[in-house]
Amino acid sequence: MKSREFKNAMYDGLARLIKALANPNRLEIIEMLSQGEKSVEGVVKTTGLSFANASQHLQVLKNNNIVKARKDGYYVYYSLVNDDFLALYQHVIKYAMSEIAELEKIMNRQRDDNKSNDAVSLDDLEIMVNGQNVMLLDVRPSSEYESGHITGAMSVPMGELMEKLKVLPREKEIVAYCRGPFCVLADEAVKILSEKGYKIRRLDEGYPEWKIRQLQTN
Amino acid sequence: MKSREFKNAMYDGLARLIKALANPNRLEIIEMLSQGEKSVEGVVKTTGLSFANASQHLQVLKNNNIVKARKDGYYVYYSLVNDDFLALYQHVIKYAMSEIAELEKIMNRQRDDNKSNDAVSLDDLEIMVNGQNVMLLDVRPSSEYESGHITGAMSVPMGELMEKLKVLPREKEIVAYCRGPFCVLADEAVKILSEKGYKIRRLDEGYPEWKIRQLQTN
DNA sequence: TAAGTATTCAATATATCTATTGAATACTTG
DNA sequence: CAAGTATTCAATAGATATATTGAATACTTA
Repeated sequence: MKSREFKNAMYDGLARLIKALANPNRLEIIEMLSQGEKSVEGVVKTTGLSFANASQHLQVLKNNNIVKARKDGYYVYYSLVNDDFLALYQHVIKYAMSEIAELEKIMNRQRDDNKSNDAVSLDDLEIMVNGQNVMLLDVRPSSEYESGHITGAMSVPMGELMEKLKVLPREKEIVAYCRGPFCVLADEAVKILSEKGYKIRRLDEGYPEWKIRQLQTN
Repeated sequence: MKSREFKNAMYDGLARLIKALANPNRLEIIEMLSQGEKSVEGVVKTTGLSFANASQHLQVLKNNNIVKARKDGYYVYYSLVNDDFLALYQHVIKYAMSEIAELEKIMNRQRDDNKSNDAVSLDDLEIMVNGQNVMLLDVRPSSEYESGHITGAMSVPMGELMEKLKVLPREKEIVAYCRGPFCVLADEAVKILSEKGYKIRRLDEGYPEWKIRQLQTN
């Protein structure tokens, strides 16, 4: 194989992988799947895509070894192929958030609107948990909590937040988290609870980031 | 801003960045620029693109904050915007090389052809250099050597390899390196020198990978 | 200031990507 | 085995990306 042929083959292959990521809907799907496996129906519900379209996007991700499929009963369950990919994805997000001014601006506006600007980092959280005086709130749907959550967190899906007010402590600091930096569930929880006088902040990132961090520190 | 609007804005912005990377020619340009700044003419020479096309691709990279431009005399010099991007790029390459079977296959074929399969990792290199019994050969063009090279390396651009045979030691192990895992200059050097009886292997990666490694360990 | 330089622009044809539509498929379950 | 299910397929129109062509631009230098 000539030098140019080799280079072309390598760059073409690499570009094909990156192209599979270069679409906003597929990025959202990846965020969904990083919470645990989901059926096509599950993806459709949270993204608002049509079934055919969601299926097509999942196909693209599967053909590029980013997700894998498993059939059980009526449903086909998709999940990320491994944690190395998740770590890569998070690296991309982190770079984008720190280097693209426009993204930072949009994010800040969102957090201002929800008074959730004073976010807790994963470093902060570790210190706070050691000091015991904190309650961790997982506000994702319970299925996502069940397929994995931050150690010690309590599951209070957004839909059940109002019913469970009594359980929440007024003296402790509460930290709410959800799917990641782009997930707004924690923002909404902060808005609601802080208006009711609770001491609450959101986690800057989400469960998948915590999970990768655990893997990398052990 | 509504939840869906916010998500769309974030994923659109993120996808725009990734799209800028999702093209084989732009990936090759990025590899070029990770050796140091280059004029458009420099990029054209090594990629074989037309001037207009190279300029367009550089424009895309510039508009997405991946490269920056500087004018000096007749020439416009482009370079990567910072080392964080380079680290990200290498993370992507590393993931692709380990997870995409097809890429691994093409790479192995290339290295088999050049008898350069027994490559030295950066870890290996560190150990070998400590033991002193190794000569490091930078086979990139001298301009790239001058804008940065691995500590202790000797510059022998491919074009000058035959003239400088006498300088190379026969008793020491020689390790040749170039631009990165996709660069074939080191493969060619290994082929030529090993046929002449030198003890030579290639570095698995290249100068940019060494550079990022230095930054991260200090 | 005029000639000469590297680079960029603008227009365009072709190729690729995307969402939509309306089936078709592969299962499961009774 | 038939009815019912989630998912996938195939075709298509519209949007976006790409390489090519032939200037135009912004400089430099003599």
